[in-house]
Amino acid sequence: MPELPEVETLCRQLKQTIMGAVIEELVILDSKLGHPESLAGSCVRSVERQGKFLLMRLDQNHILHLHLRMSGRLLWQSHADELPAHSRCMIRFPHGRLVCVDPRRFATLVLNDPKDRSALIPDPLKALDASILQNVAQGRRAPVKSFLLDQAVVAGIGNIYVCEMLHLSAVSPARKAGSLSQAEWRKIAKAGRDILRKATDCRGTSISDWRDLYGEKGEYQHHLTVYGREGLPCARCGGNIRRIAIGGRGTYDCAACQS
DNA sequence: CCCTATGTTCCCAA
DNA sequence: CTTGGGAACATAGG
Repeated sequence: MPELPEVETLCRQLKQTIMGAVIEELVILDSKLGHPESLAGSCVRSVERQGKFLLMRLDQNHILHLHLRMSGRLLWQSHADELPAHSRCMIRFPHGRLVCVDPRRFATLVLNDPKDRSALIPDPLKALDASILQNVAQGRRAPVKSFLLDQAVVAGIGNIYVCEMLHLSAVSPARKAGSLSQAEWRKIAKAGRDILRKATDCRGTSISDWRDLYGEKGEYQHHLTVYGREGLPCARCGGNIRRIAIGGRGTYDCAACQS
């Protein structure tokens, strides 16, 4: 269930592994994933991330847009090992193959996806500006947590990191987005930049099933301060971390020091 | 059987 | 037209 740091990790590893390589064959194993065609013989010119989308730029200005959604994973196999259960597509290269594994079947693979607007949205690893957030939040009554999860506002933040960001900036996830002060938006923007950069350096958060391109766990789960830590003491104030529901999603905060 | 899951999209009401 | 809330999508695991 990858968020920005996990997708960025895959992006960096894909650059090392398939940039400049020619696709020999694309095999769709589950047509629900998508149905891109005529990619054989095409060279991977570059790999980029925008929000939670992975973009593989091919010859003739074609771009493959991959979104892993809830349970999608990418795996590199340099030998002809068995395909794992729930493999949804396989892209074969001369030196190995790229497999998309996705038990819940929400992932999407689209050629030249016109619905991917993410390139127009601020990406926190490139720039997360407090004044932009504050302006867009003007008049919004949704909880700030839901606001930050809105991919039309900021691209790439998901449920783990939004909880961590709001805890580090000491803002309650239930606050109305339009009610935050300039100082609070500054703290959130800085927390977002710092946490997402560090989580990327850690190659993501392996709470349950996240693995990188080579099947390795990330390390950021050792740095989480609230997510999944219900009942444990807050490292900042000693308060009790709780789990509540906001927007129907599990939300972790410290009621004592997040206001 | 129940509930939960790191994401998005659709529908409906305000 | 915009906003926000909830259900839906499909599947596995506790």
